[in-house]
Amino acid sequence: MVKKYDIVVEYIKDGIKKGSIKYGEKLLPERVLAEKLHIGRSTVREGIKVLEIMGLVESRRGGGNYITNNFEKMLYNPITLMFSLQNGTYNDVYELRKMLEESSIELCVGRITDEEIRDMEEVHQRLLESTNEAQMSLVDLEFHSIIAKASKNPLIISILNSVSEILENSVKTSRQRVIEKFGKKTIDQDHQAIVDALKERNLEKAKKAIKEHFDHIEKTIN
Amino acid sequence: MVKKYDIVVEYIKDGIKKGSIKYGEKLLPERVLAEKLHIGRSTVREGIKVLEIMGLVESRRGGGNYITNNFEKMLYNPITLMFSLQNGTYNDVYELRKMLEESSIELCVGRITDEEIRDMEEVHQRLLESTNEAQMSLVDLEFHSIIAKASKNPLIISILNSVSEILENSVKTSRQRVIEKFGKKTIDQDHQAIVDALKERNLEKAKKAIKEHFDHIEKTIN
DNA sequence: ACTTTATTTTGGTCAGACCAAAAATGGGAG
DNA sequence: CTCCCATTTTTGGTCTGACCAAAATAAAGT
Repeated sequence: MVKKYDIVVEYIKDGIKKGSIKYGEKLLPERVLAEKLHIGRSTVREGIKVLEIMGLVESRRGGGNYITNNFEKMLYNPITLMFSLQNGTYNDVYELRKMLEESSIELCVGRITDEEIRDMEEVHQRLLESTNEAQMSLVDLEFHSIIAKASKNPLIISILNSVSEILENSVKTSRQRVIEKFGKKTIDQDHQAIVDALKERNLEKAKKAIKEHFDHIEKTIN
Repeated sequence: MVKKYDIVVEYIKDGIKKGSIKYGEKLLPERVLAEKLHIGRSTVREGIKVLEIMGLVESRRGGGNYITNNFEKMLYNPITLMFSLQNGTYNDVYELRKMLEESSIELCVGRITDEEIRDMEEVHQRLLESTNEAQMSLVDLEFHSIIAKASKNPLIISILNSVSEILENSVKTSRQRVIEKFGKKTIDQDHQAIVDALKERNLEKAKKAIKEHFDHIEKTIN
């Protein structure tokens, strides 16, 4: 059955596609939109709700509805939901992250920019120098986030970011375990190897480096 | 800000987690739910809308709201939306599919059941014997869907299925191109190699087989 | 017992109202 | 004139009650 709120959804999606509605822009007020599209305000709200869930609209009470392109949220919510409903385990998420990261490193080698390499080095440096282990896991995540970004594939970036957020605590403890078992030096060396390989744009070296990194993580689990 | 419809969302999610609400079951009518949760019907509807978008609830006019676990839809919608808004290209989706499939074959080797191998052989046989090329691309998709399923990772299965659906037309034409350039025999041999490798549970062989399959596809693009 | 026809239930949509947060306005102090 | 604060207006959030249409259920007729 054709639902009436699709009028709103299509109206907005079309507007974005055609360029008449730009990201960050304020949408027409619900009451105005209702009149313009010849539908009730509640129907307009349903349509906007759909877009909000998808991460395409942000509602501010009293402030209006705004177009955003929150692609993170777009994938984060469903993945989290699947996870929270016990149909996925931490291991499932970890597997996905590992395979995406191991694969995306291949894309990175050919696509990473000099600036991104500088970013990686800067983050890496912070990891080397810091003593506050509590905050380091977040920086560690940042390191991996740059790898995702360097793949230049928006889908992969979004999925990896969502997955990382779910695994945030898990990453924290696994980093801790690697440090306990192998020492902080091991993680630092792993990261160094990844940076070096990407710097040289050396595919085989990069693949090997990231594989070893994951190996270290997994060895602490068994 | 805490939105009121979260009451409904949490109520349902909790019910599922605790087992008091089972998949396929009918939800309480909106009017009843409103009274029970001490909120207005419109708010109940907003909450149910959220769950519907996520693919957790299915509404039937006059029939009631039902709990489903449509995890496909859960990922398919956002991925499709990202794609349709031009922030993703076909190539992005293809890259994701390729890397997930190449990686998941590694999981398959250790997890595929004898029954799934039989399924693959059966589908493969259909591909061998058929002459109606028009329908073969669908069977081809089915072949790859079994690989995803055999990974036993629900996240990967969902993502791959969503991605396949988006690429459906693309798969059709790429299959056609491979046939034109290399002959149908090549595809059949590729599939045969994959089946054989999985049958032997031979990791290296399986990885090589799937890589070659993708190589053939990509060679028709250049 | 079965089919057909009313009746009831239930989601879909609309309209109007009120609340609360945010934004726009206006007026006064410096 | 500028800046700050109180006031008003705009705008999303929620509630209530109403009506429609599809589906499910009950009733009636054969």
